[in-house]
Amino acid sequence: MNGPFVLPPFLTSKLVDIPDKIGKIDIPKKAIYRLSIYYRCLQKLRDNSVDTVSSTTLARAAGVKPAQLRKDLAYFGQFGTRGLGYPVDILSTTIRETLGREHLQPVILVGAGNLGSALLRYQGFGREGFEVIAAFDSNPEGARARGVQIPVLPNERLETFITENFVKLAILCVPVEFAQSVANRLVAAGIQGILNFSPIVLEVATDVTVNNVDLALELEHLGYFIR
Amino acid sequence: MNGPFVLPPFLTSKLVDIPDKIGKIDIPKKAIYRLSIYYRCLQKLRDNSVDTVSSTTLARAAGVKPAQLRKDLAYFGQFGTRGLGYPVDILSTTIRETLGREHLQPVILVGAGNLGSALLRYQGFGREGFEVIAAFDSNPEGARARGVQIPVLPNERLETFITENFVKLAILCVPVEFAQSVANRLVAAGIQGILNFSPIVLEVATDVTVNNVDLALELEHLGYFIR
DNA sequence: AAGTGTGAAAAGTTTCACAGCG
DNA sequence: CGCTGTGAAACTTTTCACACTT
Repeated sequence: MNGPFVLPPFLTSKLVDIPDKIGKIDIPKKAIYRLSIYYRCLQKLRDNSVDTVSSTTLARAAGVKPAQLRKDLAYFGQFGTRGLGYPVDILSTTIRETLGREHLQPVILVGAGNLGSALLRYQGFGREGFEVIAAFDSNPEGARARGVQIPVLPNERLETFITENFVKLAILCVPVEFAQSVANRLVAAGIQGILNFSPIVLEVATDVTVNNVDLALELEHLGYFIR
Repeated sequence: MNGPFVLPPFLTSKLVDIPDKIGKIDIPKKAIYRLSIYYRCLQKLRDNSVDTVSSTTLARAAGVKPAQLRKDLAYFGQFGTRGLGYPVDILSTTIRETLGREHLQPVILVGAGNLGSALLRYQGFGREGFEVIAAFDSNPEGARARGVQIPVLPNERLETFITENFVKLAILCVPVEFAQSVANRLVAAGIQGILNFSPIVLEVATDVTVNNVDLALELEHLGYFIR
């Protein structure tokens, strides 16, 4: 039996309007999260040269129920063949496009301290198709000393770099007391999505998406369930 | 290595039964997440010698609506004074107890590679009252070389250590291909909560809680919202 | 026969609105 | 008066069940 797959809480609206052929449909935000999980499972299937998969099998791999998987996919179109299942390759490509991942997405990381520089060494982002193209720190030398390979620039260069490189995504790892002011600068410079590791609720314009990863909070949450 | 995907039905309910004076009440899981956020805000208020706070003020700090805050707190008892607000100190203590954090909670970390050893250096956990008392790695020397200060033990000692030290929480940072088998060992040894950093849906007994922190997935999710 | 797509029902969560208390 | 506590309403998400297609 598998335990709960706990998704982070959403502090904003729960539905997402996506432009459709005709009008707009409402898609649960959680469905978009699950899309990423499905994508990963599909890639694994493709690696194993499976070319068709049923909702039951894929759902089991992703840790959801078959009906939910079918409903999630149906939000984005009709991909399955009745009696047969879903074509792994087509579905995989479609999800990739839906998630806006056709092209390698440039990302910057701000705050290359302990956690920040570890994230840079962590291979996970690159493996999933993101390229962290630069890091920013008030003390670039210190970050380089922590073994960061990519360019580490001083904070002053933040705005020009974002503009010149059309960066839309940022990973924010600065100490909590600077998080809001740095976030303001990022947004002003054109950043549209922030992966925030600071334990603070960031206030940003509504067209900016903030995803919080609060490590202590996750651990704390577990504390409730152990007895 | 890539066996068939086997995952039992996703039976996890979205509600949590907590033992009450008389019977049991159902509490939204998300409310428990928010409890941690409230707790943090309360600590900040306490640091600033505020002794009473209204739902409006606290809710704003936590990024939720006042009514939701009141409802969340009401799940656990009546703490407020009508016309006045909530007593910061009492509320803070109560939440702390509710989250099972009266005592310092021992935690182990398994897999002291890049990400794992960074998490160990990261001060966030300790600051929030968790103590990572030991790390485990197939190559303890390597982890020590990465500057890990706490004891790094070989994987063989996992079971005995967990039993002898009554450890209930584990942070799992091993490479994805080992995640499930290590999780099995953790659970068999008595671990009840796993903070899982591997991009995999872990299968565990229903009485074990798994909290997933999937960094690439969070970034991918952001990708959907930028245009 | 096998398996998708989907309306409808059920379950879960948030918000409202106001009674009631200090 | 101000603010909590809460039933009821509104809303969101999940699950069911089955028509329908290959």
